[in-house]
Amino acid sequence: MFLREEDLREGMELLFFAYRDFLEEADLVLARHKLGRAHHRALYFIGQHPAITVSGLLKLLRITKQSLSRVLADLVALGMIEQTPGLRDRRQRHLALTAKGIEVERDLTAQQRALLARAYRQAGAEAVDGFRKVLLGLITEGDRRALMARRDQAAETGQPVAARAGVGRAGL
Amino acid sequence: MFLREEDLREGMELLFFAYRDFLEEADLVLARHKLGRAHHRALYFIGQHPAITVSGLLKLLRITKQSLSRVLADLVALGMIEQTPGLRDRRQRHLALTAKGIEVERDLTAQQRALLARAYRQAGAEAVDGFRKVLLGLITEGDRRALMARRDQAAETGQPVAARAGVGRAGL
DNA sequence: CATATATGTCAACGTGACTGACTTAAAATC
DNA sequence: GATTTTAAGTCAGTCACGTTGACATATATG
Repeated sequence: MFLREEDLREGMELLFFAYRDFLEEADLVLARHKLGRAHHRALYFIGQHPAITVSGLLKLLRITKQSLSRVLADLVALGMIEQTPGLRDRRQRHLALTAKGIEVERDLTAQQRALLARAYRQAGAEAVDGFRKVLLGLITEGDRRALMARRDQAAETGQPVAARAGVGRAGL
Repeated sequence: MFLREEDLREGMELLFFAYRDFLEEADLVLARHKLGRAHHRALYFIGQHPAITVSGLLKLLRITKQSLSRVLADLVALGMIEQTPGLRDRRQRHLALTAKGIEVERDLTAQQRALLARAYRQAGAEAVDGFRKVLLGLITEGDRRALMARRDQAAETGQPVAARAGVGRAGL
């Protein structure tokens, strides 16, 4: 396989611009809700991993607990997430979206999902497969497990994770 | 084409994790050089667009001139970039990497290029094509032109842009 | 000559990350 | 049962990097 530096730099720029334009979709909605990107990330992952613990979320986001605690405090104050003590281990706080949290989360990703769906359709199923393969190759071992958790969870019940989480239902 | 919400969310997470892990490669080097991500971006794009003007760079980066000016001041002070007044329009400042700038830029992207090259090889040529197609579909009109400029420039001379810019030469 | 443009600068501010130190409650281990 | 580890939270200070707004200067353009 022929890999000129030029080709690699093109790939880097594709990632840069695509990621930026992808985030921009959500930024507009975030501004409406007076939330920041950090809130979006927290809402998203709590939605995808209902009953996740604080430390679990910390591992996904790879930020410090001091950073996360401010975000969670905001979201609790806004009535978007709920914390329930663990039954087995009462030190843990299990996080979940409230009805309002689910609504805001869907609102935040709606445009992003539409954009990605359009890109997927334009590119075709084979291209999507390549897209996934390359990105997966960029992801480090630790994060790859986070993604696999999604898939395993979906496999367990035969249901999409999102649907089980109460964030999905609509099916695009 | 079958697009479940679950599939779209997987794509979003792939982007999130891949982009984060990809940046992490450069962050380690940035820390060694005591530079931030903003410096990296400036060095990169100046390297790819030699003699770019300040306003040209502003359009690529989509930040304010106040933000950029601090970064450029740092890079000038560190001897990594040079500013030369425009000949045709003497208000303009054309930016270019110095020898030191080229060296640092190569150092910053070396690991990233290696990682992307590995991902490309593992995934195969067809997958790379799909990767490019999907990302291009995520990119907005304005940014798409920035990317096309790369390609057109390369086509003009039959040489990779990077090589003409003095940043490329090595070929992967 | 008047106006628009390219660049730079001063000041203030916001977000979201960081380190470091310390607390509390509960679980786990010796 | 006492000790240690773990999960979570808090207080305080800092930093990188983006923002808005106001203004200054040189040069180009009508």
